[in-house]
Amino acid sequence: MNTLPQISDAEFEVMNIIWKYAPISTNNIIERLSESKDWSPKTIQTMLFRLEKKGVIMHEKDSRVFVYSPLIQKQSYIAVEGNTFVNRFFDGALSQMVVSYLNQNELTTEDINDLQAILDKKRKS
Amino acid sequence: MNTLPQISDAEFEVMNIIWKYAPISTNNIIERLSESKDWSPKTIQTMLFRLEKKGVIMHEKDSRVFVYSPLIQKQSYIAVEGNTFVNRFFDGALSQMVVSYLNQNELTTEDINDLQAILDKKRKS
DNA sequence: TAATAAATATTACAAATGTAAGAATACGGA
DNA sequence: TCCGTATTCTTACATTTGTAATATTTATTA
Repeated sequence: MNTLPQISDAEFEVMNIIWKYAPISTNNIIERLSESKDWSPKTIQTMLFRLEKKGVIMHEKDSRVFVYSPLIQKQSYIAVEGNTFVNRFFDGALSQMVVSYLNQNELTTEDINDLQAILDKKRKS
Repeated sequence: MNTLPQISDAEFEVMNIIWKYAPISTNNIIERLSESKDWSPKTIQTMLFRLEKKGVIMHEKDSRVFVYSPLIQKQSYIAVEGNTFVNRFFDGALSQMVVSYLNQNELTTEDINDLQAILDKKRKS
């Protein structure tokens, strides 16, 4: 069962920053998001409040500034969400997903080696 | 660019049925969805209307019954959506996704062989 | 300590989504 | 042909999401 709260697309972008740089202040989040997104700081703050209300992040105060950290780890999230995604879109056909991904993306040598390692391991088990 | 219309989660479940069984009548869709979902027929009909309005499905009339077919193929959809998903959740780290998937799922021998074939091919290119 | 400026907290509102109910319509059988 | 019923069409409404603006609080500095 998926007991994780729902995180919307936009919220997820915020989560990605927090996962990557936590503990991180509001302003830092805004700064980093502004590199890729055209969101008003107010908008980003709204998402921070909502994420906290949903219980996926928390804040501490550093003088008057809020410093955020995740309460759920990205790994847990993708383990559940990624899995339901695969099932939803690909009926669990992993190779189909990988093929579709590869059609639009190049694999780095590192990717290839990682995948090979996984395969080798799976073959043995 | 992603020019595909937004399809919500619930709508997607309906699409999966249509992709799988098209051309398929309203009642058939309702019937098949009822196996897995606890949605009122009215709800399902609403989603059919919305999907048609979004231009992703169409219907023909078989006497008084509507028979639906997809206007976009699942492949096109997952090629784009799957890709944004991977980027969103995994920052493009394919192997991370695969690992996370494997942690919760078993690979069939066929999966393994398929993946190996993909890898071999990618290594050459 | 009082003003300023920077942060946070509250409020807003339209669009999309989930979830249908009720109204209208049109086949098919009597 | 007319009626009943199956089907479609219209309308509804609460919640979530995207996107902020405005109000309030609080730390700093003059």
